[in-house]
Amino acid sequence: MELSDLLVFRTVAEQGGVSKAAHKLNRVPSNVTARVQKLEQELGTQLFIREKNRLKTSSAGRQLLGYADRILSLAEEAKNELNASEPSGQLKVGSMEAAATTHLAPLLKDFHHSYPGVDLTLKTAPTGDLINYVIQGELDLAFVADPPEDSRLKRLLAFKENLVLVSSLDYPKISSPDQLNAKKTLLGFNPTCTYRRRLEAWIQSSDKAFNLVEISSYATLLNCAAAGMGVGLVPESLIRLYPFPETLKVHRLAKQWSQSNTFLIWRNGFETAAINAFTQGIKHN
Amino acid sequence: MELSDLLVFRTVAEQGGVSKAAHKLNRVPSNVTARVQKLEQELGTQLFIREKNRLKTSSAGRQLLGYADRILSLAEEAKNELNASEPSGQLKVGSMEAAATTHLAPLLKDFHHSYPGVDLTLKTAPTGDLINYVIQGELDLAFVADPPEDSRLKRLLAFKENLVLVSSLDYPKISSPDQLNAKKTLLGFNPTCTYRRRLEAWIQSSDKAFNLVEISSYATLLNCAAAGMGVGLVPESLIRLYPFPETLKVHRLAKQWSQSNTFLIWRNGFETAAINAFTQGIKHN
DNA sequence: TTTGAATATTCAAAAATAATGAATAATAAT
DNA sequence: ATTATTATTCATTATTTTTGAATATTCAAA
Repeated sequence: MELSDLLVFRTVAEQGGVSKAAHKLNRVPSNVTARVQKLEQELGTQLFIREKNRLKTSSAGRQLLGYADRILSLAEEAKNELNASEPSGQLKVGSMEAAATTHLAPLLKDFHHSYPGVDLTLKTAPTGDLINYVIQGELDLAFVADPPEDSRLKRLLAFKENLVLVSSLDYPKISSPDQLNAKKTLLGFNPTCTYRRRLEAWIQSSDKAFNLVEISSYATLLNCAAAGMGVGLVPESLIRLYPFPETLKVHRLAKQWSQSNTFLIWRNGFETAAINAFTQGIKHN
Repeated sequence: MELSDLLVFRTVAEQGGVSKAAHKLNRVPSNVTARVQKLEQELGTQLFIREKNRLKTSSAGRQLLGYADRILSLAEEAKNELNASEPSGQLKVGSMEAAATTHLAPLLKDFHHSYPGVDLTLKTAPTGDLINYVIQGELDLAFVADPPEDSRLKRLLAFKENLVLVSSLDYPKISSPDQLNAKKTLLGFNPTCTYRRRLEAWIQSSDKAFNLVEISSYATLLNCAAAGMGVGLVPESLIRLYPFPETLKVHRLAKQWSQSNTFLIWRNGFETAAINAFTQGIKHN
């Protein structure tokens, strides 16, 4: 089994036929047939179902196809990386909603300016999901809040956040959970959002009963807080970007609850030039 | 760049020399040299630092080494997985609607429990379509009713069904087609559904004229039968799962019409570990 | 210092492998 | 019915890989 065998196999599977594949590869069809047969013999499996003079990739073929894709793209990556260690290709960045709105724009702008050849994409999701995406390789990098240690990941402190409670102006001063009003309504994000969990942990430190209204964007969350619907926990930096900060009352908490670190994480051992360039950019910030 | 090139390269890097690598690979040293040089030329980099007639892997060499490891182990994994005894990868199962609702849930549950590494998918379709899907390799396995013999397929008896006529409670007793009421309305599934064909064959055994209302789900079909819209032919096992069996009148037919066998079919000669595991599971049921 | 073993490399020849093109048979499209 | 397209087989040619002998350098031991 050689890389060229896999390439021929994949082309046949993708193009759906020997002649189309041969044309694409600038080979003669009989050659393609021979390569596929050699592979099938070597692996001891039928990679294609031959019916009515046509080929359809079999179940085993589909299985191999996944590997062929991965192997060939790794080989391609190796070549690129060796020739020029210039960042190139795709770079998939993930971020929590809050970090994306407050800190990301200038970072992404600078990176794009330095490496216009890199195709940047940004996906926002709650911290828990982001960690999984990075581990599974769906994202190259992610900005997440207070991630647990994980040997599969590398990390770099990106920014420190100060979390504060927000409420409507007429809400009494809050410094501990039992100063919440009778309804005890909390405004929170996704269940796997670190800030929401922090908020829940805070209230549970003295009292177990509360209502939580789940809200899907920070803009809405702040609007709801200002309207007196309840109390939310957000990074202070976010409030500075809110169009109507004068409608919000801000309550500070003890360090234990307010301090949060946003880390940049990536998969250990899978660094590409683009990933390295990006992490370097954060480091010198 | 081929897999064998990477293997030679990696062996040299690991063993720390051409002759040791050659010995390990059962090749002659000049061959190893040639392969490494070919790789270096192709990549345009020095993979080794040559000093005092010795080789030391260079920085670029170390970089490639990481890729070589990953690529080669992926290739190894692919080979193992393809003729592995352990089920893995995707398993696409097809089933008639009726069998899916009545019998499939526990089978799929057990299989997933035994082989959580297999990515199971289920597609429901009428028997005729399922057979084509299996032949063309779009499905690995399918549960179909009374399939015709086909040398391209293997089969295993999965379960025996007793087909019964269903009607509303006020319908007269039926034991032959001429006891149907004046409208002679039949309720049937898809045109390629075996049970519907059986129903059509039954009525045509004594009388050719009838109306057929085509219905797209068994739940609806039973509801329509209970509402007096017409007569349907369904597996008895299905009625047991119907929420309102007391609203239905059941009419038994002669064996010739009532007996139906559901087979598990798969493509002959294209068995994978996952397919074998699934068929074994059915056999011991 | 000399000798001998181990090292990597070069080169021409042999062996193995891959690619081609013509022929064939089956199927699909016109 | 005819034409085009498809996958395959097979003999031939082209290319690549492997070999083995020859060479040169280094290291260690005599």
